[in-house]
Amino acid sequence: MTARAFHHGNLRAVLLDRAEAMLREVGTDGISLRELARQAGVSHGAPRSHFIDRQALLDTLAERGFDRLTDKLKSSMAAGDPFDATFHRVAHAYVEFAVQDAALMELMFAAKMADPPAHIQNAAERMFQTFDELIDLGHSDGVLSADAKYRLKLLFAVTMQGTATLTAARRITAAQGAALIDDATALILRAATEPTSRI
Amino acid sequence: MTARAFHHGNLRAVLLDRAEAMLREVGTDGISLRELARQAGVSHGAPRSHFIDRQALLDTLAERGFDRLTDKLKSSMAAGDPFDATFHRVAHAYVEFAVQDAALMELMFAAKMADPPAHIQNAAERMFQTFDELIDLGHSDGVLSADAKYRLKLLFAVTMQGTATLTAARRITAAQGAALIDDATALILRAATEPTSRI
DNA sequence: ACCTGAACACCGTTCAAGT
DNA sequence: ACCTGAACACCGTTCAAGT
Repeated sequence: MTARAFHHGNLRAVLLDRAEAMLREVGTDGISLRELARQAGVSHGAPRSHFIDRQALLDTLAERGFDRLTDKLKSSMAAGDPFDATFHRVAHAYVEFAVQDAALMELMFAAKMADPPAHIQNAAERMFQTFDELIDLGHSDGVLSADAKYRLKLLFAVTMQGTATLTAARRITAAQGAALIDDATALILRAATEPTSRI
Repeated sequence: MTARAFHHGNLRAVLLDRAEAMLREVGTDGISLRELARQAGVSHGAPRSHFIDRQALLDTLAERGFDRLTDKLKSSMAAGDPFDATFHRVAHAYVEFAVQDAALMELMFAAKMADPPAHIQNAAERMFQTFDELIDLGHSDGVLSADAKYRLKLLFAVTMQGTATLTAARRITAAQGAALIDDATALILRAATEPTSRI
């Protein structure tokens, strides 16, 4: 199989894999379509056959990021541990992902000028649905209203997202972030499970 | 005063103001030194006299962002309202800033590859110190330990940061973000003020 | 001290042409 | 259907030269 044949039909996948690596190594600004083409051994115009422009490639990276995070969160929920243990583990998994792939996380939660493409929105939606599944693990008995579950989910989401951002921006260390997640999850769980729930 | 004389001595300020506007209009990627020079009526090499490179200008924008946010938060704390009202108001002010200047906020909390410059770190530190002042408004009587205050501050910080990110990324609406801030601040305040504090 | 303008290397994007 | 390669416009950065 020659190098030419290797890229017959899977250049798209090669470009995405190399782009993910490049994202980790030099950040979003360092991603160049021409450099990507060079590394894949094709001409600089070749990527155009798979991505209409640079932003389309970045959008696809974001979509894949959401899918990978979804998988990671679902794995963290698989075990049959007590609810609060699962709750903690999912939160730590989320922050771990966000810190390890900080540049990717920025793409996933970028404040775009225009509306985000539907395929990213859908991937993000699937990720957020894992939070619903998580909450149902501990509250599927009808104690919490749908509204309460939704608010609980948002509290959970913003805590992890904020911790991830402050850790990636080096405002706090990973250890402080982990301790913070423990504090926050304990607080949220207490609010959700105590007799006179305020949530 | 001719256009030539106008830029004598304040090109730096003009560039920064135009860059801030450009940031809001077209985002970070849309900021071009050459376009900035064009708008300021100087040659494309002129910005070099004030910013060593493009990143240095973006760093300065981030620093100014922290300073402006610090001012806004301090203004929100000025009034002599009950503590919980002040707490809420500061939180809403933070998220309001973050949503209005979402692109700037990304610059301020960017996950850089290298270590952030000291002048940004210092500006960020001053901003976070307003949280200490805020907490001392309600807990300067020695009830909370220094460690508890620190953890309270982090809980507060990540809640706002996460809400800001999810709102800017259009995962939730501004109204949902505001309701979320109310939920979270109530939860945090309760944890900080109840007799058997868990914080 | 600050600004000009040519020069250089590198981009993203387009598109007719090849296979 | 996918890739090539020339062409175009636009960058960031450098630097000798001006004032």
